[in-house]
Amino acid sequence: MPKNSLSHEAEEKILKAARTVFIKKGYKGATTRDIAAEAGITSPLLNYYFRSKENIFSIVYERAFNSLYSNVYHTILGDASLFEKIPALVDGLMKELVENPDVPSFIFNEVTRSPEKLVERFRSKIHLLEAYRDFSNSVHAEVEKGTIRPVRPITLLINIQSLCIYPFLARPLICEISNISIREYMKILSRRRDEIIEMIEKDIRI
Amino acid sequence: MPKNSLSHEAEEKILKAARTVFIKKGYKGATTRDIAAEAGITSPLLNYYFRSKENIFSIVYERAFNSLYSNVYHTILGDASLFEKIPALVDGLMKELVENPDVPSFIFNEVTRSPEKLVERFRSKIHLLEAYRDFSNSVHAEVEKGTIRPVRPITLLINIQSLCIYPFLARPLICEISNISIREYMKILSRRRDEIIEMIEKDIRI
DNA sequence: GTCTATAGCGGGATAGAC
DNA sequence: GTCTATCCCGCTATAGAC
Repeated sequence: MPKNSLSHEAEEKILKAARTVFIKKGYKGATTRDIAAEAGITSPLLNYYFRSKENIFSIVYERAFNSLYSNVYHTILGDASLFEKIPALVDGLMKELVENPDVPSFIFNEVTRSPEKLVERFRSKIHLLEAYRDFSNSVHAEVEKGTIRPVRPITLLINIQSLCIYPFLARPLICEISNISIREYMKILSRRRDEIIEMIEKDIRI
Repeated sequence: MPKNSLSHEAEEKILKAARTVFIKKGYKGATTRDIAAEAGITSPLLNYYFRSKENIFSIVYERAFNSLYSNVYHTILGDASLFEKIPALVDGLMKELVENPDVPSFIFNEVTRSPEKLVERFRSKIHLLEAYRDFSNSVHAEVEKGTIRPVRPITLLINIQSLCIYPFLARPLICEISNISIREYMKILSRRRDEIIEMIEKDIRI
């Protein structure tokens, strides 16, 4: 892979096109010809820069994954109070999701198709485990103080993620079922941040 | 497509195998050879019975969709009280999901890949719109009675679905991040029914 | 009905000219 | 670096024997 800055530009152009196509069609559904066309080049250039479709995919996937997880979950690292961490997490997630509404669907798809790959990827992402541990500690601290009812940290985390991420995963389905335009739907979602925080806190506060 | 009962058995054997393979690999990832092998036959037989891969997929998809939607959403049809409909809906969803944990991922994937097909499918599924309308009415009734705060029915429905369905979509990811075994994770999920109902009601009750 | 053999096409990757 | 031409494999679907 060439390293000077002009090559770098070309690589990024390809990666951007690849991202678009992979997100729309998935790994199997996307062809190298699709990607080349989207980037305005011919397909041998893809191999010149990245050697294989799989290599391009790995980079695109890794970046998408980091945007949704690594860049968001650092908000629950450290020993801040649970009632600071919850709004920070919801905020980070919702901002990311409104900007990239199709990323979760992409990530979840590919994880389901080949979970093995995910396992490898996590070997180098230990800080997600740390984030989970720190979050657990913040939960236990509040339970001991008696400010919240006893609750499994994992359950709380699942609830937050559910309320934030699911509406983006289900967007095509929900819009169709309830006859809501995508525009109107996104408006509902952008108002969701505060509703989710309230709902979560109402659920756990004593 | 032959219609006598022996043929019917053969067709069902193929459809069952196809379901397994399509759910695991998706439409593009699954090959007709995979399906044939899973069914213990050779691939020309698939074409003999169903003429094409696409036809087999349509049937499998339609059934999966109905199991998760049509068979569940009838619980919110009619003019029962909202406080009967919520537990009925959560119950129906969770039972279906525990039995078929991989179905939502399959459905959402394929909807994302080709939303056009969904639109056609819905033309014949008007009762989902009726279900939504009846659910809305039950919500408005409680708001007028003053038993719940004003809430958009669609938001309420999204929250319920989020809390029920997301954990199944995210299972591979969550298990990895939090170092929980699949076994233990499913145990947490099976206890979720009551937690979800409580959380939803706490959120809306005045 | 069920098989073997194969047609026919589409996609990833490479050769080699420029 | 970027292209055209092409190799070659794997997939869906069909032909045709049994």
